[in-house]
Amino acid sequence: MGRPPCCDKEGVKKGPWTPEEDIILVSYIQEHGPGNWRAVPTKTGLSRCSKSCRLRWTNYLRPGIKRGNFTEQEEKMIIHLQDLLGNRWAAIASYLPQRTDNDIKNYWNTHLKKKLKKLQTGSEGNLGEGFSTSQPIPRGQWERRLQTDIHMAKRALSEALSPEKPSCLSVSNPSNSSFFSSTKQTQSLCYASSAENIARLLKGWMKNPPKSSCTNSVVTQNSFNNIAAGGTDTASSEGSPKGSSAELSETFESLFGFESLESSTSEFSQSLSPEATVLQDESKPDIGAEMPFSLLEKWLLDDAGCQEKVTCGGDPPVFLH
DNA sequence: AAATGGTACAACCGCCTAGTG
DNA sequence: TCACTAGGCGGTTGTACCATT
Repeated sequence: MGRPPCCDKEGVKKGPWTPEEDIILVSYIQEHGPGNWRAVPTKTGLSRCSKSCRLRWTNYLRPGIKRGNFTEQEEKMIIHLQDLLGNRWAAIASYLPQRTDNDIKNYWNTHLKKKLKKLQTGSEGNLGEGFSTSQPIPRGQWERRLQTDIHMAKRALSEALSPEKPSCLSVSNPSNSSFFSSTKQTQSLCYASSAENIARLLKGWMKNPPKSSCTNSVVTQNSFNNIAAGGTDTASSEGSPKGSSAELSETFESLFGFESLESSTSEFSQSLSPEATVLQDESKPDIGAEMPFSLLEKWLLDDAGCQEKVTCGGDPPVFLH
């Protein structure tokens, strides 16, 4: 017999991920590491398909991911690799460790394809120095370069894995397979990096909060409760805790000591609840550098402990107990 | 200012392969 | 060996945003 089904299609949430969901996912992976995606939705209480969780992690939450603004060098690299490998985006992405296959694919489809088409029809020939489409670099040459790349990557990996040089290679090279098998300290750094990804997302979130954010945060509140209690309850869609997105963002910012978040986020600090303010004071010292998610866990547990106090702008809070 | 069309990107869908019982 | 699933991958879609009319 095979394994049980991945996830029942009913009750699975679709669409954009909320920062709260991201936090839940990252905190879970911080504890258990990536993999066993099938267990993630049940263990976290996320109403997401395991595939969706994996995709979210690999494409957006994983540490070391660079987003937007492809450099000219990256562009050239993608074009040449696409010429060499075809639409094997995962393979291409392996040469651009900071980029995801999805990102590269999107960039190709939206930018580069048109660019190349334009150049081909316009018979201009060049996109810039060393960047020709009408006269692509000979395959042999590229294969040699690829082999050199592989050799360098291997060397970097062996250096990084040697005990004399304990370093969080994974931050600069998330594709490293030893990513989650390193020390706890290393993990902390990695997840701090992951938290930066979330910080960026939160920033965008606060600029453009979706209309459904209240509902989403409700799910999260319950999910947090589940995590704090170590339970496996499924998330409920009832209840409506107030403004948790903003408060959550602020709390998260304070937890990790994000400096990347700009002043736009500071306005939320004034609306912090007493609990959150206390938390902020507690967590300010040496946060971000070490064990940021331990603090998160503490916060989650505290949150579970004081949840009875939570009110929701007139609506009675609903808790899963 | 409103309508329309184009663009960019996040997420989903479906297929394939390797692994498991 | 077979049946079945998880995970990975590439293609496609949905939608928010932006520019133009």
